[in-house]
Amino acid sequence: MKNFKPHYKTVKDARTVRTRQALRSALLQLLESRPLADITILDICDLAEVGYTTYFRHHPTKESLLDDVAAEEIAHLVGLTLPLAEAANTLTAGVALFTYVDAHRELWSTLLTGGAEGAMRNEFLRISREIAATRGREDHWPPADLVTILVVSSTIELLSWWLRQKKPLSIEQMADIHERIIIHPAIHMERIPAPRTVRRPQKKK
Amino acid sequence: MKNFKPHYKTVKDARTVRTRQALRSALLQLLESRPLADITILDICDLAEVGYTTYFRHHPTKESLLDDVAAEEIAHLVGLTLPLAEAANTLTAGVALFTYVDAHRELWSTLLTGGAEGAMRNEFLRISREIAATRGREDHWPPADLVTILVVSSTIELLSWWLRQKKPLSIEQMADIHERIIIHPAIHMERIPAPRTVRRPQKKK
Amino acid sequence: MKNFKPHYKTVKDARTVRTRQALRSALLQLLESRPLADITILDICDLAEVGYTTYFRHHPTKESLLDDVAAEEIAHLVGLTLPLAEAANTLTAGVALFTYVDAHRELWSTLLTGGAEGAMRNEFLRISREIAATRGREDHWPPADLVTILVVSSTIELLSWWLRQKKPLSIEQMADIHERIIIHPAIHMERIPAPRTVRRPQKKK
Amino acid sequence: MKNFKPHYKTVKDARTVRTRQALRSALLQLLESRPLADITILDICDLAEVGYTTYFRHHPTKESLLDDVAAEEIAHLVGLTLPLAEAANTLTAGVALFTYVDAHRELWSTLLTGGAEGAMRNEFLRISREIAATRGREDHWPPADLVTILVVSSTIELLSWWLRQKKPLSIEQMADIHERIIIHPAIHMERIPAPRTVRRPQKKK
DNA sequence: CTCTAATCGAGACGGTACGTCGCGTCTTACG
DNA sequence: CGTAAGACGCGACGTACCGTCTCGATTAGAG
Repeated sequence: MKNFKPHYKTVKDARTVRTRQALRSALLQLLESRPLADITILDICDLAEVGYTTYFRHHPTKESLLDDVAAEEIAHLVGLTLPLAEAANTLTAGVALFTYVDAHRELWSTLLTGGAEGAMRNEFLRISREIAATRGREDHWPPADLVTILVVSSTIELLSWWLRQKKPLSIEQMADIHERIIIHPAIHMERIPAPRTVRRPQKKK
Repeated sequence: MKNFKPHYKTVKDARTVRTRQALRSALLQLLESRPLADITILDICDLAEVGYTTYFRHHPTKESLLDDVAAEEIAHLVGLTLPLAEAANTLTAGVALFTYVDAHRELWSTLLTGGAEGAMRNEFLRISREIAATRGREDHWPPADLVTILVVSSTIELLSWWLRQKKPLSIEQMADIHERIIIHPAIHMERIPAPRTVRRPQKKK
Repeated sequence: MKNFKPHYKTVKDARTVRTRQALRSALLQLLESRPLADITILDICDLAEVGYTTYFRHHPTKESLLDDVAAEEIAHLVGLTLPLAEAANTLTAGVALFTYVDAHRELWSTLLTGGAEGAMRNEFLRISREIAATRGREDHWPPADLVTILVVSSTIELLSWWLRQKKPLSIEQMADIHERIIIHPAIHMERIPAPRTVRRPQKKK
Repeated sequence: MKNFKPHYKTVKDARTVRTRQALRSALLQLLESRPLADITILDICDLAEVGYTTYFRHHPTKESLLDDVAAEEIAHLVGLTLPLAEAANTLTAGVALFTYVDAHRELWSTLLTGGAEGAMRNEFLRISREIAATRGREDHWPPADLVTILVVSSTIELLSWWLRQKKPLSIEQMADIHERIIIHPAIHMERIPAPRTVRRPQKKK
């Protein structure tokens, strides 16, 4: 697509709102049946009862719509779990996370195992970095952005695995694993002094 | 593609070998400039100086060739690092891993940050599971396959991050991080008793 | 377009008149730069500073506006030249015709060489037939409608050719050619008896 | 269409020949039922049993195919009538012309009244000019190219009219009209000295 | 060393999906 | 409370790439 214009001066036009919502719903519904790559823009339009041309008036690509969906769903999730994480107890936040995902198991199965993982991860990372950026900015070891990436990626993998299970573990079990294998090591690494050999710059290149 | 015949009676025919190698090299070279999605089968053929038709005599899809490449490179890597991991000292194995990747920084940058990560991760997981399956198969906590997934995914993310850095950390630093934040928690989780509330089956569904 | 309402109760509303005139002018101006097929209704509206929706309140299609323009211009031309033709001297009428077109060379170049020839010819023929229908209606040989078509078409071709020339002939030369090669043969044919073999009906079909 | 390549090194490939012929036939057949503007490239492909994409491997536009058809049919016609016109007797050539058209009445009705007149006229003019260019090149009066245009246009109009009639005149009648009203005046004009006022260059512009 | 079978190159083709353009309708925000 | 901006549906267009297919030309490797 060339010169895509974000479109629509007024995002308040009822028709615009309706169309965008219809597209999001349609994509989500289709993702339940097959991966993104096997979904046609036309499929989405047909299901959403939106004209094919109109699709492009809102999104330049298929991925763009997926990002839209991802952003919306992640915003919901973050809105619920972040306050708890801020509060104090990471374990409580973990429980909240798994509880929320469990309550929308269908949706998140779709999002994390339906070929949309990439978009979800990127959106998660984007938001996580935004949040992390507001925190204290001292020198971390290991580097803060690395820790963010590892925590987020691992958490997504963990969720993904959970949702794939036929007989999934309980929320408490998951929160426990999450805490022990992901959160705890990450947090404590930050307090452990770097090995003696560190900060020596990379030799080659 | 229907009825794809993997390829050729004799895999030893000199022409066959030459063609396959040319395709692999061409793909790798192209991956240095742009992601897989932006590479055409025709691009590969042109660069490899292989007929378009011939491509399909070797690979049913673009992904198939990528898997081929991935498998080959991963086999190299595993061949080098696995023996060490078997031996005893995980830290030594880690150093070997990062040393190897560092020695082929170009190649692995391409493979892990050039839009081919998905294929690489899948191939890594496939091989890891094969290896894990040969080990003792008692009841692990957390589940062994989950641990495998988390370790492999995190390691790939870690490598990925390392390769993206303009001023990368030293091999020792990376091996240290890898050991502390990925390997150690995973191994020790296996020895920590599950929380008291566990094994209560998931309520819904 | 369904149920197109020609336009507006009052054709006298000042706004209506202004809009229609603006559209005509805009189309004429655009025709100077490119053929009709390459002109968009939106182009016309933008130039005329008329709302896109409004266009359709006046004209159902692009051609409709062109017909409007054509009819208006042809009416001017016919109003000037017809009286002379009625009078007696066809040569005088011819001079009048070429004089008029020469005086509006820009306009008629646009109309006859700008991809609008079809519409112009049709409108010309329509009017010519109306006029011819008021004349005596004896049996002509060759058939009167055929003569009308040939005279009108040839005249338009002649004008078209004239307007395309970089160094056009003089008005008198054109009138002379017109008279000799188009008007005179047509008129005199009407008085020449049909060949002996005529009126034998067509064999096949 | 951008950078359209005339395609196909070898115009001898059996498939190429078959496809091109199928397209021509399909267009002709469709033109019998509706004007060119109402025919879709897809319509043509469906009827010709040719892939939509393949169409564009042969023709950049719908008009291109029409030109192809026109050129072929006109070549047939010219091949038959030209020798006679060369010989001597223009009337004989006229009879040949009308005889040929009458023998392929369906086809020529389609070509001349099916919205394809423009293309036919252009192709006719192109060929006529080529032929005229081989003739003696003295100064004609009126200009030779003008005479060519008028003769060709009028002839096409005459044919067009003939083909539209429910009870068409006989071939001899048509040849007679053609001779008297088109050919004879054109030929004799060429021998008549220009009016005294001529050759005075156009005043304005 | 030859002959025979397999591989290769060229490229026409059908097909699916993509984006784009322009038309004509219809809703709705805004004055 | 009407009207003009503009969102929309639609049909067609032209493109890109895929995967299939035929047809020769070439080349390897087995006898």
